[in-house]
This record gives sequence, C-alpha cells and structure tokens, in this order.
Amino acid sequence: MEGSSLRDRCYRLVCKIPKGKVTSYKEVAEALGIRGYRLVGMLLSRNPEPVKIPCHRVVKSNGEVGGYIMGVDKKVELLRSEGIPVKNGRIVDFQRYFFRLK
DNA sequence: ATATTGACATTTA
DNA sequence: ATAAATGCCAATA
Repeated sequence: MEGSSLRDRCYRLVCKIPKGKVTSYKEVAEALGIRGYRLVGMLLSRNPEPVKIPCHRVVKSNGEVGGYIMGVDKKVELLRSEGIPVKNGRIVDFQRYFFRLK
C-alpha cells in the first residue's frame, strides 16, 4: 500500500498535521528534503483521498491560503471549521497556528 | 528516453 | 504595495 515514494511520504507527513494547525508547502518540502516547493503542491493536487489526507492544512508560507482541489472556498470553510480564522484569503495570526515539522 | 507540469518561494524592479 | 523572472524537482505525458 504505502510505498517510499516522495508522494507517499508527503501524504504521510501531511497526515501528522493536527486539527487546528496549518503548515506551509515549504515546510513540507524541507521536511522531505527538497527545495522544489512547487512539487509539494503538485503532489497534493493529486491527493487520492481528499479530506482523509488533510491537505487543506497546507498553505503558502506568506499566510495566503493557496489552492485546493475542491476549490479555495472549500478549503477556507474547512480551516474555519477547525478554528482557524481566515480573512481575505489569508490566515489571521498565521504564526500562531503554524505547525512545525522540523 | 525527453518535455512539460504544478495547490510554491525568493529575488529583483 | 504589485509584477515579473528565476529556481526547484518528482510526477506525468
């Protein structure tokens, strides 16, 4: 089932982000040992199991929400439902909700 | 095998 | 503040 491809490691990592927290594409990339930040977005965009794998908790490093398969609106809705305030496409008090993977 | 593709980040203007 | 150029790299085609 779970292999050791970067993709699978990426999914496993994202699953560790606790509810009510967010991290960035950059943080995930670095935890995976790469600097191809865009690649993380590409991998998550092909998320096999949306919701089960909480990729909505991964946002841009500048606090903007970033994209989502089901639409950005859905991503914002999910984040808010987990207690994360979002205003004008940005996480409010980003630092405070940031989950460090390293 | 090579070429393109991304839900990004940093630097520069 | 915005916008463009450049770097990144596994996955996809």
